[in-house]
Amino acid sequence: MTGITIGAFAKAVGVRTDTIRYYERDGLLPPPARTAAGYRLYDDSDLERVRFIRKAQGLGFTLSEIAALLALRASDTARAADVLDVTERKIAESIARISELSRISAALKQLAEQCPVEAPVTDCPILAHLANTSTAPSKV
Amino acid sequence: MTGITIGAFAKAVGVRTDTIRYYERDGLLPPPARTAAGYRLYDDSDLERVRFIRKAQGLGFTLSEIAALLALRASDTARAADVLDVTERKIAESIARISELSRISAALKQLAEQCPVEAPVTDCPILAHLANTSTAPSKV
DNA sequence: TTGCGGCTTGGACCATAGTCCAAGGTCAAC
DNA sequence: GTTGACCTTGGACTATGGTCCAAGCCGCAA
Repeated sequence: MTGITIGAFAKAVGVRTDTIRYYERDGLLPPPARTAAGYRLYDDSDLERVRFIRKAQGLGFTLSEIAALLALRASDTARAADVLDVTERKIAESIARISELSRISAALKQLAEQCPVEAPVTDCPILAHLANTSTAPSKV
Repeated sequence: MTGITIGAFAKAVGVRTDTIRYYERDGLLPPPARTAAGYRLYDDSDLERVRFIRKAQGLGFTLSEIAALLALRASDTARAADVLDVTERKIAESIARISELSRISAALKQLAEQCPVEAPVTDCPILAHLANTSTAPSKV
């Protein structure tokens, strides 16, 4: 019976034990081996798997996208193009979000510049802008 | 007893009736007048208020930030600088998020370019990168 | 053998911004 | 006088990624 229990494992990958159990519930980690007493036992492949997950999160993938990537990796019929699809969707998503945020920060900066700091709020161009009937709201 | 009931009101501002009730529960809208039968009645000031909310959402503010903005607007001691503070925090947040997303999309693009489309997944540089022990994960 | 830390489970809870539902009251039209 | 559209309430549910909790084992050391 080799492997380490959940506390040491979680520490090794830098997450909480709850997170490990959560990944298991969520299907991201396979049901681990158990000791006679029922303690979960993790090995190097689990270690690698959690590191994969954290790294993918760092690249903006959601857990369900990561599950898809892990499934592709495990498949013997999948092609690199399948992974590329997932990646390109994420790229497109990031770019769309960047342009949305650029629009927002540009608009806010413009309003912020006009703001007469010492004036009472009634003179605030930011509030005036928000109160203005023009300019469309957006589906956020 | 003037005013319109929730259905017409919601339609006028382009949201669902549930959303209007939700805003009320959340403190964004004041408890409205009621008909004898208990129906909510909305007037022009409510209309303006919901439009303010939707517009602020379009600028990336969360509902609790919007509640703060509305409180500032209603205050007779607040200064324009107070609104500016909220705005500048949002700008900083947007910029931080943009740079995070730029990092992500740049990394993904670089990986995507190296991807040999017809190869089996075992040759996929994207998966190889994620499986690689180097490169730090990030707290997302 | 007692104590302490670590492990087990199921389930509740966090924030965000709603959405949906059931059971029942209201109102205008036909 | 009944149909159908609208309104009321409280509460549950959605997705996301965990976090926390209670009650109860397990294992090792003093």
